[in-house]
Amino acid sequence: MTSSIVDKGATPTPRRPGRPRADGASPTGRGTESDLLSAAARLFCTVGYTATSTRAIADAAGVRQASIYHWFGTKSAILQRLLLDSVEPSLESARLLLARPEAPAVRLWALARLDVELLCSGDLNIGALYLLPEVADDGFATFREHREQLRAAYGDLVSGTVGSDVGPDDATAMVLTFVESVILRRRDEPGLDAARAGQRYADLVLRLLGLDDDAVARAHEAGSALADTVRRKKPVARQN
Amino acid sequence: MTSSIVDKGATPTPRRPGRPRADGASPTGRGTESDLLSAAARLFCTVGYTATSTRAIADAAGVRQASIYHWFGTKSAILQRLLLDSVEPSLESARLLLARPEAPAVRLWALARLDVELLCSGDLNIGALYLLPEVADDGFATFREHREQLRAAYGDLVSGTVGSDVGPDDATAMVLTFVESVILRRRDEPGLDAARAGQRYADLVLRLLGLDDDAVARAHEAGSALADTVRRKKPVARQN
DNA sequence: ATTATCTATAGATCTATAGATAATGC
DNA sequence: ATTATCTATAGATCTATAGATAATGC
Repeated sequence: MTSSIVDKGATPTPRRPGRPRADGASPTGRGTESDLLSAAARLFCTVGYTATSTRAIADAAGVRQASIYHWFGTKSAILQRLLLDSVEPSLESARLLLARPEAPAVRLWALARLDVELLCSGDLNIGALYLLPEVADDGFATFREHREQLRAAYGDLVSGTVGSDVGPDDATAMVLTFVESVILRRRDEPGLDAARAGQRYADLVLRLLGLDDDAVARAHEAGSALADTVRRKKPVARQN
Repeated sequence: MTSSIVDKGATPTPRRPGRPRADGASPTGRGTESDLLSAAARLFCTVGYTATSTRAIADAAGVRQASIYHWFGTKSAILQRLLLDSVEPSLESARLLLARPEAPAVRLWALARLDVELLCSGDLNIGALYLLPEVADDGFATFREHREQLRAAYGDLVSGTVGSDVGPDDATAMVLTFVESVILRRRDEPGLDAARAGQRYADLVLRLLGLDDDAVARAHEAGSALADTVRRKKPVARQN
């Protein structure tokens, strides 16, 4: 009874058997795996993948270097996990939106907004992971396939939005890279407001596609409501 | 007499004294420093800075690892040089354009076009260097200052282009990151045509700022001519 | 017994330096 | 003599593995 009330906040990690840490407790309070993912995400985003040693990750997570290998087979597996965890929510939004009855422009507005918000949320510029040159390696093919699925979803909505005068492939690539460019924006401007940026970028996506101010305003109106609906249908994202 | 005709092509590197290479000749035909810069540029752009060893650079350049240090004091000095060499042409375009009498929208169109063309030219996605996390290090402060000057130039032209209703800082950041997003675009689409992309992005920069189709078309017309003029005033860029 | 940690280390790098060597220039 | 290369290597990493140890669970 009491516990069901107390449990409301962050789930306190159930204490599992095992030798205690040499110094300190879990920085995240969510166990070693979370500690490692958090530490690695921060380091990979700021100093890069190859420049981040397993020792640096372990130090930031409060464990010894070798303890990493109890949770991950290789250093690369950590980045793989971070990449997949970070596209997943975008892909989930995209799937929900593709099944909706609203006009393509409205759904595209909502998708762009949700994506930009995701890229701007949290205290880390998590999208910076996509910019790492190491992500081109074979080991990250699964991540790249997921991003390709996201591109396809954008493609569907973009095709439904623009007239056939614009090449739809060019338009799709343009929209996708424009949305991703918020990663570059956030690097220069760490305080960027997620909600504001989401709305602004979503408007501009439609403007890039040639919609006039009136059409953009209408999609903005309907898209906002749609984005809220979709957000409510999604499980709460885990914080690394 | 004959030599003045023969000399027209790439300048044959004057042979300087020194022990000959163990194997092969200069891959670029422009001497060891060029060989090293070329090799490093390609490797840094594809596999990244930290992931590229000095040995890998030397191998690709056709010299022994230690020979690098005759030309560059440190590995980081190579990246510094590549970064400065690659912003320089953009900065030069910006300076020339700031001194011109044309309307800001026309000059902004021309600047965007020239920048995008630069980022799309050559067989390397040289802009990928800007995305490297290592570039945030102190050692590259000079490069970042140069980029800040470029940002300021965009800021001047953007302020002259948009009405005061849009925040000029936001608009400038938006335009600059949009132009840079062609780096992301080119990663997914290596065959991107430089001239086409330059015109397309320049048009879209103005559309992002809220100009209507007519205004964009006029700036495109005048901006094309201006870009050509500016290009003719610039020294031919060195190929790394 | 099981689990999660630890200590210790092998083996493979990697950057940069020291100093030898093979050319040309004077 | 000067220059540009070479060979050899010091010293500092870095990733991953082997195996010991300190908890809990049964």
